[in-house]
Amino acid sequence: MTPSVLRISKLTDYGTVLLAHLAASQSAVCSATEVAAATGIATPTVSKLLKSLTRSGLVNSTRGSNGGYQLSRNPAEISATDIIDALEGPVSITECSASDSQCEHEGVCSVSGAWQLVSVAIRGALDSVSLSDLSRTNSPTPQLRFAGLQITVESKIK
Amino acid sequence: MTPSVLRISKLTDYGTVLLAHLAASQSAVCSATEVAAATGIATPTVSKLLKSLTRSGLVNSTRGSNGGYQLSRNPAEISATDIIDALEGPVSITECSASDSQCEHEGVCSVSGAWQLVSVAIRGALDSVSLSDLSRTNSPTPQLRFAGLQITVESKIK
DNA sequence: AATAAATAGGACTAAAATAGTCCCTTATCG
DNA sequence: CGATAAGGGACTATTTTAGTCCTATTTATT
Repeated sequence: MTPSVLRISKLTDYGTVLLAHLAASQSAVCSATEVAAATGIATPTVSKLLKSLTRSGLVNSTRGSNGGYQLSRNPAEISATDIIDALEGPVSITECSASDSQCEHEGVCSVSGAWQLVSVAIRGALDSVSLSDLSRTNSPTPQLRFAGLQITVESKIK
Repeated sequence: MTPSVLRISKLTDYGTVLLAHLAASQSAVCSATEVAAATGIATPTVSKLLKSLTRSGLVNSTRGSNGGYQLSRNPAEISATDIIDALEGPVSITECSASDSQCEHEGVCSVSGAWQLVSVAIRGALDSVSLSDLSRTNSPTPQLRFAGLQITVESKIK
């Protein structure tokens, strides 16, 4: 009964929380320790994540005392895909569909194609959600949290 | 650079290959060893997977000699979601969004809502692909493999 | 009835991915 | 110069995943 398929790693989930915090702090510089305190995530972990978010360009850092982190662009311009790509590498659904992989069952496997198709669809869904959408949904009632949002998935298979 | 987010486990991927094989065998009964030989996946693994596919009702089994496995319904009526649910449990994107979980950061987390939203969108995409779609896409040219299929993901965020 | 061919169930091991911590270096402000 | 912060990476521990194997049960065939 663990979550599956669409599962993002815990770290990516944390990462999103961190980014949401940075988004909420407007463009103020936040140190790793501050973010850790605000989010309740352990400092070394926060530090690790912010470093890697910096490397992937979602966050800018300033070193030295009074240094810290800020978002590199507007929350509306950071998509879920950006975040996931930053923390987990490119989105795909099976080993086979990763560009460099060599599937042992190639001759036999009759399946990978449509997974990629699904992958494309999912990527579309992820592209359409931005960090500001992700942070905006913090309402007390979980079920109605998505009120302002509406996603239609329309699929036509000829 | 490992696949992410949408990643299904190797076993689920194998499972799909097995199901595709059963689909190709029409309604003939296939033994685990036969399926293993046909797909190139190790026999114990095939056996394990078919057992669990049986438990979840996607496959019917007959015991005793000349026994084996068959699909329980038409390939067109088995969706990607069915397969994933069967082999990995219910689809969701974060721990938080699993029904029974207790997120330690509940008070602080401002994020889980939209992940669930994405989750719904993805589930929609998965629902729209059937086992027959998954098996049909076995064409030699990877890029045009999806020719017969067209998925539109349409998302409107107000 | 005996035998052989299958699945059922589950215990167990091994390997790999993930999470998390820590240490040392570098930069910058006061 | 000292304090504060990020940068980089090594390292450990934990958890998940993959894979194997053993024993019991069921059924067809002779």
